Amino acid sequence: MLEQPGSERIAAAIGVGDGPAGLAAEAQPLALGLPAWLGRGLADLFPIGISLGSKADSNPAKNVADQHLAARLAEAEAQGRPLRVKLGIDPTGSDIHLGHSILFRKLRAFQDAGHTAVLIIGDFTARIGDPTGKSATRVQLTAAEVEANAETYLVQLGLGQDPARALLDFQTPGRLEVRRNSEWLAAMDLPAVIDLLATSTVGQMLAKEDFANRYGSATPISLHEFLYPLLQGYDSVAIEADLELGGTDQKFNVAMGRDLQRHHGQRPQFGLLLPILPGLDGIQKMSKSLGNTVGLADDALTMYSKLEKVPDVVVNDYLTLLTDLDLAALPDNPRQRQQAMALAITAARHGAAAAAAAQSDAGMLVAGAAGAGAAAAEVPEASLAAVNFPAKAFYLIGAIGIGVTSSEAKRKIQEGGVRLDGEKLLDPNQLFASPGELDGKVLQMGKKTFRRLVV
RNA sequence: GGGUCGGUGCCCGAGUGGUUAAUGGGGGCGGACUGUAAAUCCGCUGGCUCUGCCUACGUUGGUUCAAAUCCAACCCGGCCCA
Repeated sequence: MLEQPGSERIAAAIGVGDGPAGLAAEAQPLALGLPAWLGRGLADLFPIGISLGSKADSNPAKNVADQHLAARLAEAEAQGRPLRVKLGIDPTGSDIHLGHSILFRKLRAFQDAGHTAVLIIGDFTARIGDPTGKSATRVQLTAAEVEANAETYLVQLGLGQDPARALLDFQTPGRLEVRRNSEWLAAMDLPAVIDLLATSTVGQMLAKEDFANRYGSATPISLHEFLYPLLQGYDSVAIEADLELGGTDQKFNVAMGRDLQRHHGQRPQFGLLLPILPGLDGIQKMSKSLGNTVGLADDALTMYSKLEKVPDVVVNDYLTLLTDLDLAALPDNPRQRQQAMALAITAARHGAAAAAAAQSDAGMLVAGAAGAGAAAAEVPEASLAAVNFPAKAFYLIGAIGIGVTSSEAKRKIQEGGVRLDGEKLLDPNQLFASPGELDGKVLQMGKKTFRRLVV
């Protein structure tokens, strides 16, 4: 299931299908005939049928509305029956980051278009662990851990918040269904499990890239991992999904959902896949374990600072997937595009005012303009309460709880990467006699970490 | 279950009794440069209030003045056989 966590509000309503915002739809054959809000950023869509109206597609046994999403949308509208759009998340971590949010944004867009988002908390499947993208068997989580994570996720997604600022709309009646898959999976008995297993073959499983790689490289694959795609697929049966959203890495699992629905006599869902968001390094996918994420919970300054230094190659991806800006209308200057992207994404989560403040603070801090800029900027605070004075510089940095060890702090100081109110610290052993002489000053580690020290 | 090979620091991967936190690569981090980008160059990359002390090579014991390196048992994996 969805592995990346994400952030701001959606505003997805780029208008339906007309206007300049239709760029994505025009650019992608996949999105032919689909409204712009839906087509933007699509990586894959299936089934895509044959082009509308072609002879090859005239098989009367095949309902056009089962082959073309546009037709299905029209059918839904005609019948006044909103589509059930499935998105599953495995509560395996506690932070949602921007990588996840691209899927939630799309889900929100469906909500705003009047459809029903069916958010599946994979509380049961999380305990197996999605083998997708994993080179090793995932550690199984306990029920308690999973439940705690699930609660955290819902809050980050906007539970109890104003839909205008939240990622999902939790308030409008009929627009959201939150389901836990333990609801139907936990009670499954062995005959049912066997029936499920019988729908798939070892060959099919080994066709899945991740399994194939692991099998090929002699990395262990536990049998229970084969159950994952089947269980996730079964979720589609349980909720009678019309469409499932997922990252491109979910194609196998989403396709499995279609197979199982057919097996159970249901109309197979459409699969709508979005790209995997590259992380801050610009190369690997955004993932907590790779430490290249922007968390939904990040404060405005942190978020803006991270985003404005994302490598150029991914700026357009971020713009397309995380904002509703019209790329063609943005300045060509790469630096300006980068900043516009950072500002828009930060604003979506924290509001325009906070984003603007973050932008100006980031500028002041980095301007190298020592004291002046640092003093005025809004920077996250770090408490000196746990520090015993007198304190040597390296110990101090390790003791304020910013995830830096004293040894590391020592090195960074020696490398010239630590500043206090803009002034470079030169001696790791520099002694600070009392909290008083540090209170209110801004500590900088490298280019990205800023903390205002407070007593 | 039998045979066999293997488990090293974030990852990969050297190392087979003795200056050593442990070759090399990747990744990451810091610095210079720049657009707070890319590319490039340089440096760092176990922990600790640190001129020193701890903890580290699957686990636990053992041999030895001395082990990641030798022995034993155990745990976990790959492959072959069943």
